[in-house]
Amino acid sequence: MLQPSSACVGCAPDGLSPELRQRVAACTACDARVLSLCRAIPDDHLDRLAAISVAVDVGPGGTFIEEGEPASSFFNITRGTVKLYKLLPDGRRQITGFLGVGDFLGLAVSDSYVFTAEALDAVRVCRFPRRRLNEVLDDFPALERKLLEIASHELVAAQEQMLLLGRKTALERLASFLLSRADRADALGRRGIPLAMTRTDIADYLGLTIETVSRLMSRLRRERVIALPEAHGFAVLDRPALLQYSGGEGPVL
Amino acid sequence: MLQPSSACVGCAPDGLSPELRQRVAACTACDARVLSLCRAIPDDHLDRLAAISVAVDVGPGGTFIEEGEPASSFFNITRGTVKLYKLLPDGRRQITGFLGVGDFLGLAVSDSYVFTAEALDAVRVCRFPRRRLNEVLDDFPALERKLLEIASHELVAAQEQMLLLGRKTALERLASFLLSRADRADALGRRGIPLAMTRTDIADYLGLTIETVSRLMSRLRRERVIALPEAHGFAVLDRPALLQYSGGEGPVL
DNA sequence: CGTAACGTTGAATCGGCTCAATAGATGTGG
DNA sequence: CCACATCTATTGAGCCGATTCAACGTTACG
Repeated sequence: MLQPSSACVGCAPDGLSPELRQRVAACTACDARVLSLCRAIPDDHLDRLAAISVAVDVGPGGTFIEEGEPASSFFNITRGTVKLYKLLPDGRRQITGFLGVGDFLGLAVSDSYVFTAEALDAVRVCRFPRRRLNEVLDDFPALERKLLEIASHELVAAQEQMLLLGRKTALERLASFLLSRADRADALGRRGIPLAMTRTDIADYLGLTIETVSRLMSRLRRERVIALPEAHGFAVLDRPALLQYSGGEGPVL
Repeated sequence: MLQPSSACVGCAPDGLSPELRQRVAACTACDARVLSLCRAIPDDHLDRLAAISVAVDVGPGGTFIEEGEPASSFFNITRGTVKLYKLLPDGRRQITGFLGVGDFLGLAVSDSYVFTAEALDAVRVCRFPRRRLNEVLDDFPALERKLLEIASHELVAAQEQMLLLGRKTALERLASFLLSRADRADALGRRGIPLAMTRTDIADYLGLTIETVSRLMSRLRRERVIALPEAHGFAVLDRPALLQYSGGEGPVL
């Protein structure tokens, strides 16, 4: 937790404190700016967000949201990768998503978080107090629309994942997962595709065991569909085959 | 499809056409009013919504949203029950949710729907053209906030369902499902709990086969955990047992 | 009624899991 | 730099929960 807020919140834009001025600069230069909800706020009002946000660093394995805890903050990821998961009392785990730079977290309805958020690697997040962000939302409807857009996107992804978990075979699940990671990496202009998560994480995301994931990875490598040059990462050798295995793009209409 | 819109959209509230006046009255009296997003709009501006909405009746088995079709409208359910599902090319189906009176549909990000919506029984929906509703949203931020709230709720439910589909056993899935239906019915003040959906629907919702659902229903009846007085419907005899079987309420914190 | 759709029950099969052993990767201190 | 411990990943053998296949009841409805 860095820099607990001590800025003059009610200040006019031209009367910014030095600290706040610095934070606005940080926001302006932020890697996640163009990707995330901050994009929805005009540059000259960025101080409103800067004034209520705090940058927080989280090390690998660190949790910054815990299921059941009071939901006091929203988060925006500006560095690293995060996994979200839910647990059953006996320890069974379901990872509901992996989030990266620009992604937003904390849209809980109740006053408690319904999932845990854990850093996969070195993560930095922007933390917004729930109440304060709501105030900003009142003044910038565009921000609210952006949030709605984000929530809708997540809903679509969640429905796709339900189809995967409920109806796809193990091979189809893994192929779908690898494809989605590959597409994501392509969008970022990569060739070799990094996997920040472990086999256990992949298994808990796909509703499988690590053994099954490992076996199928080996099978796809044996069949020259993918290559596994490094421990954490892969490359797609035969995209059509992967697409075939993935169970396709939904119904042909 | 009833009454294609021919109302004077720009009219002042006091200059309503007879037809629009009638629609506003229908909105005011609507069963879903208190439950749904319309609640977020003040009574004296209800004409804005009434002017752009059209009531549509859908018979059992009728689909009013189809996966892949252009997403031109939002819907609000005012009568009956609806199932949402996604299909794989070979016909495997995953039902992603059941919606009832007051529920809202059509929050698609892309310009195509990503699921199909089918009526389980006699359904009536309020249809809002996407573009027109967005205009109303601009004038009533409270509506937008309501939509965000709805989307957040659905996201929470989707995550819970991912845990169910990815990590729960067949018995746990069925018990969880029956409990959630029971809770929903209790909230509406019922004793015997109706199931508008068939065994096939339940199976496709829980990621199981109809045979497994049927066997487990029989087992729970044999164990006096539930009763099955009618074909479509059940009663909870031993709620603690059902809760036990359901895999519990998440981690004990 | 008759018939078609829905639901139940049984027997056999199989995909993915459990259990177990080994190999590789990563990190630490001598 | 190597020895060692630990964590992660791979591979095999056997098992089990849920599915598949099949037969039979039951319900809804023209």
